[in-house]
Amino acid sequence: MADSHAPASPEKPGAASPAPAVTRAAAVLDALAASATGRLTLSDLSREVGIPKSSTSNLLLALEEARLISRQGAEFTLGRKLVELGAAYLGRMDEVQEFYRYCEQASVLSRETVRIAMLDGANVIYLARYEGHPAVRLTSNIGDKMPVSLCAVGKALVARLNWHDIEEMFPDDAELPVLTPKSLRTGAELKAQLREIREQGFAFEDEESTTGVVCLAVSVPTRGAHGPSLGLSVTALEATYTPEQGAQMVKELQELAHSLGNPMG
Amino acid sequence: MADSHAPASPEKPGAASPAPAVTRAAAVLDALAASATGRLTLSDLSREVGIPKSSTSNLLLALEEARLISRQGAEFTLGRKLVELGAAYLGRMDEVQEFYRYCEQASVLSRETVRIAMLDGANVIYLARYEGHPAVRLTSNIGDKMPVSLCAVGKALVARLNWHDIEEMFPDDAELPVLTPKSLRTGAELKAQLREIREQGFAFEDEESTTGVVCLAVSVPTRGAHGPSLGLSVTALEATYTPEQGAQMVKELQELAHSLGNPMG
DNA sequence: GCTGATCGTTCAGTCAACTGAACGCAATCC
DNA sequence: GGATTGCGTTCAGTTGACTGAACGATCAGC
Repeated sequence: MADSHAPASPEKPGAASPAPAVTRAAAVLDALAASATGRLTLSDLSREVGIPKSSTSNLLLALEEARLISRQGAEFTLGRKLVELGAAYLGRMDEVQEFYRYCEQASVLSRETVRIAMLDGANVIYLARYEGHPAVRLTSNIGDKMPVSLCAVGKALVARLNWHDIEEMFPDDAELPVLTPKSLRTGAELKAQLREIREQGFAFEDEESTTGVVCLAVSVPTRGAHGPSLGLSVTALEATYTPEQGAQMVKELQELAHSLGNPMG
Repeated sequence: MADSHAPASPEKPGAASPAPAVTRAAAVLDALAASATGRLTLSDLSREVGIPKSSTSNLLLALEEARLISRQGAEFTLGRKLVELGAAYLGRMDEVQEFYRYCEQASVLSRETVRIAMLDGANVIYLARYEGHPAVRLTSNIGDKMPVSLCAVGKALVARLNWHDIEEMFPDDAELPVLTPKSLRTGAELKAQLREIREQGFAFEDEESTTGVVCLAVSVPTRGAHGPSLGLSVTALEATYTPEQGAQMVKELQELAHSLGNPMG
């Protein structure tokens, strides 16, 4: 390491990729997605990803031809093709379609803000959102990620994992990300809640990500052997939330979850 | 599908890509997105994209490591990373955020189904959708594509192009895709409408994509020199549509378009 | 207007990725 | 049951992609 300031660990040291150009191209896309403005120059990307400029230039040319990125003057941004591909992914998930259909005709959920999310490591990714409650407008969009410890649906999904994996992901003294005064702070706190969630069959969030907002969530039994873990959540305003309401919402969430887990209903 | 899968010429004959592995990887993603079920085996992909199996195998390994695809047994599907990247693209578009904000507080549009779309060759891609009208549920989702001749927003966007380019894209005898009895059939028909749209400043669709549904649309003046062409549309049921309603909707659409085209309003 | 730095592109040499045939394996057909 | 078809993987040879330094272009500073 002659270079003192290694910007990150962009290269894979041990494992050689079977198609390095593809791995590098993916790193370029990640760098663009992670950057603050979403606009980077060739030199920026070359530095960020840690590959020579000339190689980066070739990658960018190929990515641009594939519409995966777009060049505007000297700056590169993510390309619109990514929207199409992401949409193709979501469109293929029957669960998302079924989710919309169910929410529309449910008695309570049809008037609430409901979301379906997927577990991705220590985060959840929101896949779709049904907005039946005009007063509850979420700041998070489809595709956004959220640490599992900060949302009901994250806790519901993690509670389904093997306890051994949970212990590994969240040691007792693990420091968790904090968004509000009520956010959980340590792995021990989280695991105490996970035990509760396992017993009662649903998860809750009491202003842990946003003050004034509460959530309820359940996990969907995995359809088939493969496939990602899905979860469902309802968001409500703390000011108007009542336990009776909550009980009914959980009931409908569980019904939807069961229907999603056992297709061809 | 604009391109019926031609098994013969999947390769770029004349132009050699500066990073063929990336171009090929993109072709693999396209093939997965275009396939009926979204699930293809290595051999399927090898045949579809027209590259040797061993090479395809390496590509798939790299793509899987990057989470751009996912393997389930012997079948490959698009990966969840694509949802993140697509979301990152949309999240960077200030126009989408502003679109939501405006729709929520508009007097008429807040109770309608509104969409924002972008021109992509001879198609439009839907970027976001605001659902203020419970009775109007669209079958098309975010990221879906639609031929420009079949929707109001497509016609609004094409009407903005140079007439020379329009003539090239749509010769008089060009055959247009047809979805309903009212769909436009020829380039001549389309261009007649485009002239009308240029004069009145907004576009319309009279059951050309879906029977019983009408649309109004305007284009957004391009922000800055670069950047994609954006368009806005409102969808209404033909049965309840009135011209007075339409006039008000067009007014608000144009207001939003103006605001999107001139930021920091 | 000149200097300096930074940016993106070009080019030839070298190394590594791609090819294609052969392999093991599983499911299918007769 | 045996044969056959199709799948995905392996491996060595060869072609083609990647590197890195030098080039011209652009912009900021004095």
